[in-house]
Amino acid sequence: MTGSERTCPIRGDGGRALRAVLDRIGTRWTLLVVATLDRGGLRFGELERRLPGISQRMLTLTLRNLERDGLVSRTAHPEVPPRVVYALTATGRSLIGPALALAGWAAEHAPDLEERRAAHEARETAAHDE
Amino acid sequence: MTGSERTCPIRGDGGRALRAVLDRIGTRWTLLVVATLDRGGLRFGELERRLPGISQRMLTLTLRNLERDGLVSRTAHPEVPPRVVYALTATGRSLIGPALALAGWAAEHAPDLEERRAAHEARETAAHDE
DNA sequence: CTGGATCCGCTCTGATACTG
DNA sequence: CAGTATCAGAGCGGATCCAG
Repeated sequence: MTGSERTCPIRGDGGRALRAVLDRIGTRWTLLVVATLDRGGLRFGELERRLPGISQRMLTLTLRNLERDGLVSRTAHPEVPPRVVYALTATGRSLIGPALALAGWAAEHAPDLEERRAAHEARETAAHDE
Repeated sequence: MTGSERTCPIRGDGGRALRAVLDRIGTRWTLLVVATLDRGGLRFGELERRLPGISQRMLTLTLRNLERDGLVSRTAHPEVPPRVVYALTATGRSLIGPALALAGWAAEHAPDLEERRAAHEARETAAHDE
């Protein structure tokens, strides 16, 4: 739109913008949380149940980071017992597209990667044993 | 292709495939290296010069991982001094598409994220000072 | 020129226990 | 129910020196 799109978005600014994003979505749970919230807002406990293996600590930290970056909104209802609902913001939803592209690639090539990696390690082990 | 794409690729298998990929491209230099190799094979020194700030160690490790996963090919010419050329494989090139999608999102929203984060931190600091 | 080896610090992550 | 606090472990990433 600005007419200056000829630089690669990946290397554009030396990768700083991309780095900033990867530092967030690169963490173990971020994308899973975002994907889980895709269908609508959820409570803390709901999220915890839908993310097998996550600890309260990591769920809290992940949500805090997402909230800080404006990808997730937090709504606390002043009741007892407390009820807090997390939901994606417009920005948060906009991340799902690119994330899906990456996830698609992952689903398609993950078996390949593991295969190659296994083969590679086997080769190295053999070379070592010999 | 297979007709069984109704599960979300992100949460599909609990995120294992996606995790496997993020564990690789989530590292600081992987995507930068891939992007730098996009226009053709390069020598080790070339890559080092085109990736300001990377250390020899991390360049070596990154290339080794990419090679192990079959995303990058390594061609050593038995000369003196040594000459080693790294290039993207077909699989490696196929990663550029999704990566570009993510980078595009990053370029578009990174300023937003930093802004929000700054605002958030300012708010917290103020609350602390008071 | 291309890398291997080592030391070191930082952050991510998880388990556990405690609070409003 | 929804977090916070603390402790400990593991891995990434960087700087530096050395070798083929």
